Amino acid sequence: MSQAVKSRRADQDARRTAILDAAAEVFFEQGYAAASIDAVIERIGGSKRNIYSMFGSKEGLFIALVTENARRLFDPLVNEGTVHKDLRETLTDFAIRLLHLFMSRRMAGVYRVVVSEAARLPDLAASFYRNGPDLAASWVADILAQACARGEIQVDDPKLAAQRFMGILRGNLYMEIVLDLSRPMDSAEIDNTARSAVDLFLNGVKTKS
Amino acid sequence: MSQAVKSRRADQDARRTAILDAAAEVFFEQGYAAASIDAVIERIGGSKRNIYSMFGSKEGLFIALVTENARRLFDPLVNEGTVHKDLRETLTDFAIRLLHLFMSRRMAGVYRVVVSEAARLPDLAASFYRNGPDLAASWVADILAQACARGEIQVDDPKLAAQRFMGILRGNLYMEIVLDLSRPMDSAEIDNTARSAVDLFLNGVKTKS
DNA sequence: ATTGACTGGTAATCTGCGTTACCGTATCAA
DNA sequence: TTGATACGGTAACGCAGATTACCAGTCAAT
Repeated sequence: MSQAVKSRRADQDARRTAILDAAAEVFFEQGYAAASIDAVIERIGGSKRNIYSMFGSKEGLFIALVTENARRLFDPLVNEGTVHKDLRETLTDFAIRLLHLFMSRRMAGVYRVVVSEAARLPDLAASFYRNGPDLAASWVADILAQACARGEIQVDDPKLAAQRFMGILRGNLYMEIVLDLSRPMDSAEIDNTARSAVDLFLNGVKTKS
Repeated sequence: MSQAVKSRRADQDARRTAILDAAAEVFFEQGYAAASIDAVIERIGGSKRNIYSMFGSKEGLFIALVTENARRLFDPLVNEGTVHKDLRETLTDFAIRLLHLFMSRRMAGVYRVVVSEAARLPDLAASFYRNGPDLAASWVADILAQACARGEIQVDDPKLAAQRFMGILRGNLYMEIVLDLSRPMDSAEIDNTARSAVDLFLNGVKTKS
């Protein structure tokens, strides 16, 4: 019996992730309002009934979609952030991973829909920001505060400095990606960009000597 | 007769700007898809017929709306950019004006709808970017290239440096504004932010001495 | 003053889509 | 095996909103 129950639950989970995958394609491609439940169902077969019993409504599906994708995208960034002995190395490492994240199609998709629905779903926007970019900035701010305490750099406000570091990394390129005007960088370009961005930042905050 | 024609044209123009103003409220508030022509008309009275004869379609109205707003927003930024003798002063000046722009409700509104419709209207997204952020970056890049030629700073790629300068200015704050999570900065905060951002950037690119 | 063209308003049309009602079928306990 | 329960599918419902047809008032020129 537990066998049967288990396999049924497994089916449910598989179905759920299939729906979310299909929904990602549709919603991230076309935006919330233009996306239709029918379009989601077309990609995986089955019935709309299914979506409504699992997610309650179009909005419910959307919120689940954004929440899970945001978590999956940002979790590794912060949790797998390794702190090296050398500040430059730590920041470069982070920069590379942040740029990879920003260059991913999935990230651009999530960002686009969160932006466009922010007015209607403020809680979703807030949770995206706090569990994503803001969390990452806090992680960097910690690193910077420690380096500051060691006298390696001089920053008045570590959080602000961290946000500016992330700003250097994004530059205008992230806007180009979000607007779909530019091909994402490949790994080699990301490495170079990360390195020179860290150079600029560390020069900027270095203690005078 | 030319008198009469003129006043009729003036009426047309007044009507047109009234429509665009009302459309700005509706579209920037609710997004393209959720916005309705009816909602636009409700704010100024009159008839939908009006909008269709002037703009052809909902999409035509939207494109006119975005184009005109983008132009109005970015034109002063670049055209009134004054180049002082001192690089720091020039950049600080620019920074203050860019931050004021980014803090404006109107700018956030335009950016939100451009992002959310970028996939469906790629030309609109491209023209927004090229006549806006990219143009501004080019202006800064020029300034930087000149300073570099004078030996005041050391940058390999002035355009990239300019984009990074703009990135420092935005930090994460612009995302907070776009997601409606944060109150825009007031003038005093903008001044301070601009100054410390310019400090960071100029330290970062200063020629070693 | 009259005619003719045009601007603007009301109200219908038509489509697309979120949501739900209803029905067949498969699963599981007894 | 059988009855009950719940799941999935089909097809309809209802609504919202873009677009348009048609009508009335208005202004200019003769």
